[in-house]
Amino acid sequence: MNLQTAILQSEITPRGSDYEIIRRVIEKISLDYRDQPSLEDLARDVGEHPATLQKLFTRWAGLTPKAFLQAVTLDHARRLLDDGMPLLEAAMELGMSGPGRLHDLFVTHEAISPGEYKSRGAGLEIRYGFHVSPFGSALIMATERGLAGLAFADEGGEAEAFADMSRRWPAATYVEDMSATAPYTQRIFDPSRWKAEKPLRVVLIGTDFQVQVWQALMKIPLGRAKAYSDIAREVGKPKASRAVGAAIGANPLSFVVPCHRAVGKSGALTGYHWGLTRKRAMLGWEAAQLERG
DNA sequence: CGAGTGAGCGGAA
DNA sequence: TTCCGCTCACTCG
Repeated sequence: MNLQTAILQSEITPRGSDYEIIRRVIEKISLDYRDQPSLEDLARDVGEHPATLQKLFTRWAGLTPKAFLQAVTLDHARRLLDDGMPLLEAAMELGMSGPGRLHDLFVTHEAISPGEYKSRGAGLEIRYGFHVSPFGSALIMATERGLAGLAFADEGGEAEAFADMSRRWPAATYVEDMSATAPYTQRIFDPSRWKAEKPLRVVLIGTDFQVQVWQALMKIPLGRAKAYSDIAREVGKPKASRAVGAAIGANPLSFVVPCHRAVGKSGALTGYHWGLTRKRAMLGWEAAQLERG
């Protein structure tokens, strides 16, 4: 393949394949982030040309690989936590949430009624579809009242992701309907479409405690993080940090309810239902959204 | 630092 | 009731 073909090919590569390489880069970085690998090192390790990698990062997140490297280290996660700036101020500074808003995706939500919850989704019709996203294949689930589920799958993991999600509401009816779910994808993964005037409608299906925890997550601004123990304190159960972790793990709306912004007290990324690598990718991607303003 | 441990709490079976 | 978890603080080496 000559140079021109190579360039052409990288330009027409759909965004969906970007994440596969990003994933490999992040995995590599997680292994030896201590010695700050150069772009050249990383490119060699994942079998790509440095220029290709450079281009890919720009397209994926709008930032340089160097900035991205910094964004996925432990050090950075720690900084998200403890620069002491009150969250509300931080949010204002980003030109985002005032007190009346839930979070930067401009979500309005309603919790589902106890009856509906206990019936495990009986009578609920859920439309679903898989779509390309910056974090791999995204499974979107929606009821007529709004977005109800968002999950991720690595290549070939679609069936597993669907099983995982449909287990949560076993009695619901599932209808594959990509035309119904596609608009959600566009909206969710494009920050320029996060507009207060047209809030994303979301249904939160969970227990009181879980919904409280998820609401606390939605108050964390883009590009920042909170410790599980801080969230525990915030919902009035200061000793329940582990229960908070469990509730966060049960969040059916990955990314929209930003469970990736919860980290351990030390700044370490302790866990993520859809894979730690994906959590790192999300934090790195968010850091990039901030940097390009 | 790194590994091990027990308290602590909510949810599901 | 029993068991499990996206925790934490504390203990040793």
